[in-house]
Amino acid sequence: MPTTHTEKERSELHRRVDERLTMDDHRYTLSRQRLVDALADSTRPLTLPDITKNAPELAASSVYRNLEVLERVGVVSRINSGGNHAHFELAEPLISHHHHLVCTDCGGITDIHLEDELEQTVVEALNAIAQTHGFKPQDHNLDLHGACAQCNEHKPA
Amino acid sequence: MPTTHTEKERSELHRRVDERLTMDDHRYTLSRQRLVDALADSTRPLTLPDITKNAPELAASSVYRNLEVLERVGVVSRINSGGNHAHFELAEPLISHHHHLVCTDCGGITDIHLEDELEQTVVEALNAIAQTHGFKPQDHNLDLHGACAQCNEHKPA
DNA sequence: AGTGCTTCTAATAATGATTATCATTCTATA
DNA sequence: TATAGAATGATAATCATTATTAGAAGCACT
Repeated sequence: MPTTHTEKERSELHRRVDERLTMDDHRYTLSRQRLVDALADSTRPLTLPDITKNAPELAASSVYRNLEVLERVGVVSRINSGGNHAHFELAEPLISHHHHLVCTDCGGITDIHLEDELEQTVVEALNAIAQTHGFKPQDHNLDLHGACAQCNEHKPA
Repeated sequence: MPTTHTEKERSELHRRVDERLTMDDHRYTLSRQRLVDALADSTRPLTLPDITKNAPELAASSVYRNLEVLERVGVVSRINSGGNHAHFELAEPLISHHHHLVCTDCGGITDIHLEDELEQTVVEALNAIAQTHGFKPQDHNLDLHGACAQCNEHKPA
């Protein structure tokens, strides 16, 4: 269940990634394309083990380095949810703005979307608060922590 | 500028911490009280270096252990904001619900509060979404990422 | 106050995710 | 096709956090 479904969408994604990398004197190599594909093939943020499991031909050290490069050029964003491994997903200019359901038991993350109107209200409220602190807002994230359906089953209260 | 200002509030805090520790067969030792005081004396979440700087008599290994114990009994909560060090603050039953301004430059964190009405709306929306995923909600966090006033000054765009 | 039992402390070692290193390989372009 | 800059991937290094462990306190009971 890929985030970008059609071939056209996928090649458009690659075009945009290429653009951002090239703009910063980086190359969109095959292993970087594979990495982006791995992230795009998933509906949820992936850990490093997730990525190397899905694409075993990628060396862990290179994946880490490439995630860093891709993060710098705004293609990937990192989520620190508290588990052992950080999670990675495509950054928001490339996929739609969303939030997360974070399972405090298994560490899994699921993407969710807020209604546009509420989202807008929250953003405005945050910006207003930021202003009173001389804080220059860039981004926000809203996570709901709890127990996912799977972990609920395995752990009947 | 402590979170709990008066002596009465502070001793009430200690009483509540003691209660939670005792309930789980733990002792509220002097070093744990010092740790709680360090957290309560700050308006913002602290890293381990922050804590040991404010209370040099506390051994780092003990602070880590005690933070873990206090987290387990619901007195402390950990914030993974992506920097090198995790941040720690008193948990929400002990202080009022709030959110964070996270500086992506220096890693500093500032507490902020949303209007009750908006907060309520957000919580309801999140709970509704959680339900459609079979997700059992516990907590949420809403962070605004950006550049704090200090870092803005040092880095004129 | 003494005994036994459990928890706590804190120095030290171990863990493990992430980053850095570096020799080698690729790639674009002159 | 020569060359200069990037990328790769095996390996080593880093460093926050956790585990270990021997000794020190704390508590309940007599």
